[in-house]
This record gives sequence, C-alpha cells and structure tokens, in this order.
Amino acid sequence: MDAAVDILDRRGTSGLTMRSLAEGLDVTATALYWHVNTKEDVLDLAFDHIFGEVALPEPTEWQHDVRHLMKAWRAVLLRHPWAPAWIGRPVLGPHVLARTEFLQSALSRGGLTDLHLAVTTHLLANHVIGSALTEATFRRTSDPGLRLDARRHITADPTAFPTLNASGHLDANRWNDDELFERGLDAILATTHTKNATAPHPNTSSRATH
Amino acid sequence: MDAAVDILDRRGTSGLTMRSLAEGLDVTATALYWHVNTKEDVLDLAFDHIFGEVALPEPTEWQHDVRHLMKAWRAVLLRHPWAPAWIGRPVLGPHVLARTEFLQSALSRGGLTDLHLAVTTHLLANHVIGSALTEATFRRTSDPGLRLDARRHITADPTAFPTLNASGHLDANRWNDDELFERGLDAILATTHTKNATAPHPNTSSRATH
DNA sequence: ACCTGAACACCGTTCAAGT
DNA sequence: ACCTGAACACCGTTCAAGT
Repeated sequence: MDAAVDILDRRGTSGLTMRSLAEGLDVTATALYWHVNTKEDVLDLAFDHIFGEVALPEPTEWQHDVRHLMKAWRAVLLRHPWAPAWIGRPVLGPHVLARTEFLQSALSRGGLTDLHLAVTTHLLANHVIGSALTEATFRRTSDPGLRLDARRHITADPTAFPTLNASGHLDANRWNDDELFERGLDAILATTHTKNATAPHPNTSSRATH
Repeated sequence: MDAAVDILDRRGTSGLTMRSLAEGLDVTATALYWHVNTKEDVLDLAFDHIFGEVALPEPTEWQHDVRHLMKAWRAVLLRHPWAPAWIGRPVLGPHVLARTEFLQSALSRGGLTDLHLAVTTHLLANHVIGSALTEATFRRTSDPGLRLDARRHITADPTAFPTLNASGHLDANRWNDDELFERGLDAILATTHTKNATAPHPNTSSRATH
C-alpha cells in the first residue's frame, strides 16, 4: 500500500499500473494477482489506506470535533490529489467507516437525531467530496490555462454572463479556496442550531426527481 | 456526441473506446483523431453535451429557480451515471457555464452578494456533485453486495460503530436518497435567510488547513 | 504459500498514404 | 478536408509451471 500510494502521489492514477507497482516491489506484475483480484482492488485499498492518516483525537466539544475532522479529511484528499476522483467507487473500507462514526457521533452529541442527523451527515460529506474533487482537479491538471480559458470565456461575453462577471466566478484571486470551504462548513453547522432548518418547502415533493 | 453519450450510457466509461466509438460512426478509430486530440477530449465534450439537457426556464421566484435547476442538474447526472465520476476533470464547457450563470443570477436576486454569494454557490455545487457521485457509484457498481457488506461490517460490530448503528447509516431502507438531497437543499437555502450565517466561528482560522 | 514466464486480447496514438 | 491501414508501445489479466 505504501508503494502504491507513493506511485499515485507522484504519477497519478494513470501512472499506477500493475507493472509499475510490481517494479516498486521488486516482483513481477503477475505476482500481484496472488494478493489481489484486480487493479481496482489496489486502488480501493490505497484509498482506504490514506484515511489512516486522518487522526482520531479524543472527543471534546462536538462542534470542535466536527470542524477538526472535516479539515483533516479535506487535507488528506488534497495531499493525495488522485484520491477525490476515486470516490467514483464505493469506498467503504474500515478506516473510512471509523472516521464516519467519529463524525456522526459528534453530531449526535450536538443533539441531532433521525432525519436531521442523516441530512447533516450527507451535507458535510458532500461538502468535502465536492470541494476536494473540484480543487484537486485544477491542482492536478498540469495545464493551468484551463481555468484561465474558462475565466476568459466568461469575461469575453459580459452580456451572456453578467452575474458570473460581477461575482468574479472562477477568479482565483478573488476568493481563497480554504476560506470558501470553511465558510461553507460554518453555514452547515449553523443549520444545526435553527430548529426545523430542514423543514420542507411548501411546494416541494421529495419524489419529483424521478 | 450523441453516439458517444449512447455508448457511455450503455457500457460505461470503460466501455467507450476509440474503436467502439468509431464503429458506431462507421469509420476507423484513427479517423477520430482528425476531429479530436485525445480520448479525454471526447469525454469532456460528452460531459458538456449532456448539460444541454438541463433546460433553462424563464426566471421566476428566485428560490423556485434554484430548486428547479438543482433538481434538473441532479437528474441529468443520475440519468448518465458515468458523468459524476468525470467531474475529476475540469468541466467548464459552454453548457455548464450557462447553467452556473442561471443559478448564481437567481441567488443574487435573492440578495446574496460577495463572499456570501460565493459560499452558497459552492455549497450548492458541492451538494449536487457529492450526492450524485455517491449515488451513481452505488447505482453503477453492478455488485449490490458492496453496500450490504459495509452495512454488515457496521452491524457486526455495534461497539465500534454505535452511532452508525443507531442512525441506520448506509441502511437503504431507512432514508430515501431523493429526500436526503432535497432536505439538504432546504438546509442550504435556509442559511440564505439568516444574516451572518457564514460568520466565522470564534477560534477558526481560515488558513489552518495548509 | 508465493512467485515467474510466456502469452492473449485489447488499448490509445502516430504517421504515411490515400481521395 | 477527411478518412484508411499498418504499426508501436503499452495495458490488465490468465495460466501453467516453478520453488
């Protein structure tokens, strides 16, 4: 796993091949199939492996615990930029589950139960996943011109994108990613105070989508 | 693009090869390289292509517009289960940008500006991306036992996962994905009412992560 | 129990050549 | 301007065989 993570960090997902991993371990590529069924298994294991880096401290004040874990979670995903994109696989290894337990236990100490608890858990998970995926994408893509291209596409046609122009969307100099993440975190935690924050909107059916 | 999306829907990301796409178009695989530089280009184009399916209605009441777009966005991603995982690429085609403009314009009609506007935009985007990615993953993985395995892993050791057991985490029968998504949406929209919902927590530094 | 060697089917991509 | 054909380097994976 250390060897696999090392290759992934240095050469990305496409850089990890059964042959390159085998070389790092001084064996033949085919030898790996004794320990693993498929290449996807290697990546699944590597993903759960890096979550071991997220330390689980002694529980203290619940909001502090939630913030602490969320930031550590995010840091790990950004330290291994190949990781967020791999969430397109069911990643439910023991390390991941242990961290989820820690998070949800903090939330329930905060008084959340049932639907409210489930919604907040998902909201938090989606926030780390979504932001880490987006950021890692731009960090990983060697071509920094892509963000600039899109930004130019926006500024080039102010009448088509009035709001995006006014708000400075995709303008890297305007808002800092860390700050956007933490303010989002603040907002989610704020919904845990207001009773009935998750009460349905009058004309909203929970089945409308499908 | 229609041919590419068709293959992707039926056979997934790994099912789309330059040769299979060429076959669908009755040309040689090498012919595609006249129109496109790399296979990744094909997927980038296909991704932006399906966002054309998200209709942009006439703007009405701003909260209604936000809900409408978010649900349509989510529906598209789930209709094409290969799509969420592809967000690990910078996806900033014209269709995607037009939808983002629509969303942010609704939010600013709701009175959001500056940092508050940026935070809410990211929160909403992360919510669709995160939830669609997670759901599509389980929907796409032919093996339904994975979720069950993890669920069993939780229930098998109640002392290690007391909260996850009590809350029914990963229990598909307990909460419905559509409902979790919409309640999350409700919660995010609720933060737009409270002034200073994004005010920083006392002992929070926005630079702590790196 | 764990590893090697040879082999298979299949990739993305290049490039010279055709029309 | 657009497509073909042959070819290259490189995949993941299988399987019989070794120790």
